[in-house]
Amino acid sequence: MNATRSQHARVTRHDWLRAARAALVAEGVDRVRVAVIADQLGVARSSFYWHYADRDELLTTLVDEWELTNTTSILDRAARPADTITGALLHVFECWADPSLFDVPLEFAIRAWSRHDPAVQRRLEAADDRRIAALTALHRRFGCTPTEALVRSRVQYHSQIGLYALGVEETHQQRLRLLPTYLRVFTGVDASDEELARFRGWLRTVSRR
Amino acid sequence: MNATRSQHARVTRHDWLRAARAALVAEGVDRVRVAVIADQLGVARSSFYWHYADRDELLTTLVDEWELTNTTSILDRAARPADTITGALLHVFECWADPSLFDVPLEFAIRAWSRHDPAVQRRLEAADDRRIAALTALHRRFGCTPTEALVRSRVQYHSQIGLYALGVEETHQQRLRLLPTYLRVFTGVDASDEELARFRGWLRTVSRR
DNA sequence: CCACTTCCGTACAGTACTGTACGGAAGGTC
DNA sequence: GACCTTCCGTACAGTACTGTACGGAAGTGG
Repeated sequence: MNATRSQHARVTRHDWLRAARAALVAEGVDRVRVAVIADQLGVARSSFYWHYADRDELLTTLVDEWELTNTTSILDRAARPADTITGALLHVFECWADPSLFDVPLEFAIRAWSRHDPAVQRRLEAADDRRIAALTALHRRFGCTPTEALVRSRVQYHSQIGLYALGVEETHQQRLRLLPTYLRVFTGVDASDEELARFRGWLRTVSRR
Repeated sequence: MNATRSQHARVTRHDWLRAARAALVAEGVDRVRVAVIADQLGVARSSFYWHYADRDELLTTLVDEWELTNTTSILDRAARPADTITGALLHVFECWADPSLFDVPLEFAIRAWSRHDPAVQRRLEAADDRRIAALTALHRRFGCTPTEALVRSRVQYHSQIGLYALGVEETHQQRLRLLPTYLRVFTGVDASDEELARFRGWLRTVSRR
């Protein structure tokens, strides 16, 4: 009857959340509507109000989910030990290359939402601050001055967010070609061939998944 | 009676557009509603349909307006002659410092909208391409290789868009402090004191407006 | 001052939602 | 197999819009 759930299973709280998340990503908060999702799930609207108090609780849960996933992987990768600044940055680059580490569509759905919702905005700002702080600490470990560490981590993070904001679509191939140049612009020094080779190797394991 | 128009003047097509623009920036496309704007303007909804065929025509006009303004100033500044790469970049920086050259809130309202509207998305992509191309040409004039020119102009443009996307709020004072570092990261070379002094002077004329 | 265009108000018809009340089915438990 | 919890359907009441029909007011030119 319906592709989004098995024939006889009833709809769970998580089913509603998943569908809401898809709607958020595809069409924005304003079009996350319980009436619409109910149709998609093939049940009556009223069933929703058994799982959630109201539409607001559903939306809050969506932000909770995002907060728990996207920021963690960046903080984790930024803290990993490395021999060189370029090697350290390549660890962080894993987030931008692996969708399972950083969910770009969700990130931007939340970001768009935050522009018109003060509560979401506060939570997003907190996440941005933590991410930038982690990157600044990374640069500091390799001897940058405080100012230079701040500017470099900002340029790196902002240009990544900007790249996504523009919705630039690139293959792994294209990215790899520009990677050494990006690293030089971001850090001021060249990455070693060995580091680049290691990253290319890791990237192949991602593509295969 | 109402703050948005004088006592006895009737509402013009442009009044509707201005109010719609304000709503777009403040709350997103989905909340640009003719019923709401009619209330704000203090007239009945039906008056709207004399000026515009329907809500869609209003929205299209909004994009037309944006397209005409924001991109032009970047192309103009990027094409200006300069003695050094840093000087050339400082010309472009005028756009980011002067709200009358580049309307950030409108830019991001359109950008958020484009995520769920293919027609808007196409027009936005075209604008991004023209802007990046102008910056790449700028770098090429100062002897960058094609790849390096592309990466540098991307990093610059994306990090600027990302900065706005994050909604970072800074005073001119703070920006000026970080400016030399930003220029070095973006170009790889240091700006001269004379160039920086000239930019600071220009910035003062903006603040005074 | 009268006709003519321009704009607005009232009223109607329709769509797309939210949240609540309540009865009842489906599935597990003893 | 009676019972109890969990989930769903139908029905109702209300809100917030869109677009249309049509009469009429308010400015405009002769």
